[in-house]
Amino acid sequence: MQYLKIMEAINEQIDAGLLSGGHKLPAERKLAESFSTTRVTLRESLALLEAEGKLYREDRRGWFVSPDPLRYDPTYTTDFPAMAKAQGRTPRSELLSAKRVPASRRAASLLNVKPLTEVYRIDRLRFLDERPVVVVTNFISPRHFPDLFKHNITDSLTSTYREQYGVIYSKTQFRVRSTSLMADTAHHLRATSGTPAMFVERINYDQHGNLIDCDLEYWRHDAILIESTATI
Amino acid sequence: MQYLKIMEAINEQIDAGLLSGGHKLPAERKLAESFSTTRVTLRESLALLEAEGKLYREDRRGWFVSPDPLRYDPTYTTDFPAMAKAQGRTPRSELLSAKRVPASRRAASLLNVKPLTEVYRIDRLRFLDERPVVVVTNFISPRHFPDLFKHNITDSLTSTYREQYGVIYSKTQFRVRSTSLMADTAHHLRATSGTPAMFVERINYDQHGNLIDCDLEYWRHDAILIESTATI
DNA sequence: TAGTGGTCTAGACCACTCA
DNA sequence: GAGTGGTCTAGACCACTAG
Repeated sequence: MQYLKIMEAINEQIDAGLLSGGHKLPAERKLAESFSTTRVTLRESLALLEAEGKLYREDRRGWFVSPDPLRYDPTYTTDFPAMAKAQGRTPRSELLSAKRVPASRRAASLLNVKPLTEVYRIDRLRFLDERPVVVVTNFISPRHFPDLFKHNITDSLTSTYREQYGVIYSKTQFRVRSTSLMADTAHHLRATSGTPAMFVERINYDQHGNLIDCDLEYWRHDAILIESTATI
Repeated sequence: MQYLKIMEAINEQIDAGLLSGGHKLPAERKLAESFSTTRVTLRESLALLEAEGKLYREDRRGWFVSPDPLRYDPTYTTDFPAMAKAQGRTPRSELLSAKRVPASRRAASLLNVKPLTEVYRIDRLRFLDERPVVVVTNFISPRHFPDLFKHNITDSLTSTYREQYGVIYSKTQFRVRSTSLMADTAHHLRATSGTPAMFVERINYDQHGNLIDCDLEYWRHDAILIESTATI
């Protein structure tokens, strides 16, 4: 189990702080040579460190040391930009697409509307310190938000809801599942298909108990730490 | 990207219900042959399905189709046996060890005591339908639970706390992180080092606000779906 | 354009599981 | 004891990134 030894060796260097967040590792062929092994075995070690959340990979760009994860409280509705800044990180968001679509089966079930009802669909890509970390899809009931696309929908829907429509989140249902990235989602995150991911699904209600919208979030799994407190 | 095609082919069979939870796949060499490829490539596909949570592996035993995950509400303090039964599953717990130990740095920090303070440490392995799914370590402040080991500490600490000591959970802090299994933990779960895992850490308080204990849980990542509702 | 990571081949040996 | 999965070797070609 040579790959475990290699893994430990790299791990030690990370823990010792010799390699810090965002640092790029040497080329695979060079690492393989310096550990006297083949690329296949070396990649096994790297994949393990990726699974553990110590390293991440950018497609065809190489291996990097993972920065500290963002602490994320799904019960708390601070928006992404605020949350990131509060933790000393630099957030950025890109709008991938915003359109009105007939609700897919999944979206209809989450929003509790009939399939094919027209809903807003917003896709965004969010960055932490210029690293893409999450792809977010929102399905939104248009009934509560006429002309939503006339406002800022890129940075924080939470803020737009509040400032433009007087709608405030008051209840949220969430699910968290471990999975992997595929196709487009992987590509936006500069990842290859199969990269480990955290999937977070939320359904949000306003102060009157109305179902407002839902999020489907695919996070690079090393970039997020779910953290919350519950009083029973 | 042959491995994606193989992945889809297997995926379809699972979704079509041809292969259901717990079903064992044919030998790797046979699968490789039937897809006209080598074991290395075939294993790449299987690993992807593992990352996605569709398949799991038991060390040297082969590949299996993942059963539905257990829905787990970290804010709700139903004990494991009750939660499993409520979802139509058969739970079982094994005591791996129970001892008094000087608190490790991590344990001391979680329990908010001085390092090396003596605490209880209980390690357990829990099964769903005879599949090992989670290794749980509890660190417990002995102050609140004299002679704890005289009672049932295998099945449900929650019940023992309540019935023997009148202690009821009233607040819980939790963290969820995606990681991988290593060494002993992997072995107990019949997994190899590096298998994807969900790590759940909880700190629990009683009805008077006293810090009671903490859990460190390593779940097979396909066996758990975190699910909760929060009112803000 | 040079070098990199992504993918794939065709083997091999070993320790272990299971019948 | 046969067959399995776990690990490893020593290559190869390609599409892409980075300079």
